[in-house]
Amino acid sequence: MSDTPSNDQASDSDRAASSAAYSPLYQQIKGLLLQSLDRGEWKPGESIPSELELAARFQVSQGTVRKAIDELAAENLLLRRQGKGTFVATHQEAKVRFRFLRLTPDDGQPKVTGSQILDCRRVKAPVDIARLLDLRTADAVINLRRLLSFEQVPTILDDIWLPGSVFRGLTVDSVSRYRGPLYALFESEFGISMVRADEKIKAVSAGVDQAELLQVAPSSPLLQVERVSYTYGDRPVEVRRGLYVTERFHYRNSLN
Amino acid sequence: MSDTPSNDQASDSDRAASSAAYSPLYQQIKGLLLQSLDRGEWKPGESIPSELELAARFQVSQGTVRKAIDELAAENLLLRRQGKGTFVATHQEAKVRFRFLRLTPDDGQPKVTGSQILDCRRVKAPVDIARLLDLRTADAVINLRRLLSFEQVPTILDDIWLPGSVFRGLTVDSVSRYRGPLYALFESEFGISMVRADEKIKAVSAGVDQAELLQVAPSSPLLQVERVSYTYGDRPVEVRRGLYVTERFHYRNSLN
DNA sequence: CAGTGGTCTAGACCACGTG
DNA sequence: ACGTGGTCTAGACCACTGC
Repeated sequence: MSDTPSNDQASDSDRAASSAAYSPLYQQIKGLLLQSLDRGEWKPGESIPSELELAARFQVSQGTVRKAIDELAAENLLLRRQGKGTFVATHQEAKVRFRFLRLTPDDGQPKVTGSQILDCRRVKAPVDIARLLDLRTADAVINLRRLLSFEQVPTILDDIWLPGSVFRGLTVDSVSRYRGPLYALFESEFGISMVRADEKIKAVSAGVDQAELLQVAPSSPLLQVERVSYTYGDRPVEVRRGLYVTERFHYRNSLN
Repeated sequence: MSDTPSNDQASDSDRAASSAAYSPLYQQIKGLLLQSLDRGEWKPGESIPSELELAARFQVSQGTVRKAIDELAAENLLLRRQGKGTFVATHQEAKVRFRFLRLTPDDGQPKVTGSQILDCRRVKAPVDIARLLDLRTADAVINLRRLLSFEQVPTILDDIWLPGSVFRGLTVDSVSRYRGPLYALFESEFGISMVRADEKIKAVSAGVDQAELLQVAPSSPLLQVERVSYTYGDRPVEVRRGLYVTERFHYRNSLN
């Protein structure tokens, strides 16, 4: 166990290396916790050790561990529950799901969706996808296409690209059988936790094929959402291009 | 000065009122700070008293004040600067501006924009606007229409609604003369700080008038962004309907 | 150098959940 | 009754800024 951080801030003398790359203790602890999460020491949905246990393990005070956990909780990687413990975030929870699914009905609550897998094949990475996923063009990627419906109404057409090396064994069948959010499947089947995503949004006109699948008139205005999703070390692991029908739905966002 | 919070947690006996509406000390302090911000005791850009001063004023420890400020800083109402102090957030800063202006060029940095005021009139509030702004239909609102350009290219057509009672004296002239973000003007001229906003985004087709103003073909796909902005007490003070040309621009967003 | 926010600790007590 | 996270305090020291 190489767990003890290096600081010696308790000892009074020798405060030689004060400049250079100073990093507070709790940041180092945060880094160690992140490593544990990344390596799967604690799985999504499970609880991590108590603050006192971690403090003992890392040889720091409870307050320092607390501050490290505070930051991870603020980033939604961990979830604190008073009286119960601290838990690894999971896409099984509805809350998390709607952090990543921003399309909502103009009136009422988002209803459960039906998902139809259109296609799932293994191909050589196109240049743009390779660049976004930090791969070489020769590398294999999985291309998944699906149609999401809200109350039987086709609404989202997704074109999803995943690194082939990580998602080995993903097939039309395995995806089709799965009920629930894709990211929950990625978690349980491939050990990949989606933690953060960047989106770029445009308005575009529906092409004929797209219009047919989404059951709208050709050239209808659609929301085009290009997403790059990241897992623990800010490593990109998914590119997703979505077309949203926004006649009775909208993309919600909050500016803080 | 009615500043001292009510808790008595230091005293050992009488812990009678433990249930009901328990609120931690630092939350009460946060509330008091919010009141001071709202009433303009410290203006945008100014520094607030030091943590030790506030601790003395509120009769609590520095740590408790610190936690209250931490939350306000996390919500971007305050800005901490080590060695200098804690400052009230202001829309004068570029950072803040781009928190509220999410349209960016597909390549390169967002360039400074030119703003052309099309119209500014005082009218009775339409029902939908009145509802969103928490007004009665009889109340006066100011309707401001403007066209934003990026490097001479018209890109955003804004239709803005403001409560007339608050923005008394806003005219085409006063707005036209102003250089810089609208929200900075609201701050300095009307004492209104925009703190948070909710947006609903759709894809729509350009109408003929809109197409002409934005110099795109009629029926071109446009991003429609409806925003409700809030000031300190979560009080809505602006409704804004924007049409964005997204041929060479996109709306960026981060999911956490 | 003094003043500000930032880190770290240690200890007490509170609120919540479970047995 | 116990263990969890949550609050509050007091005090020491560090890093940054500006006079």
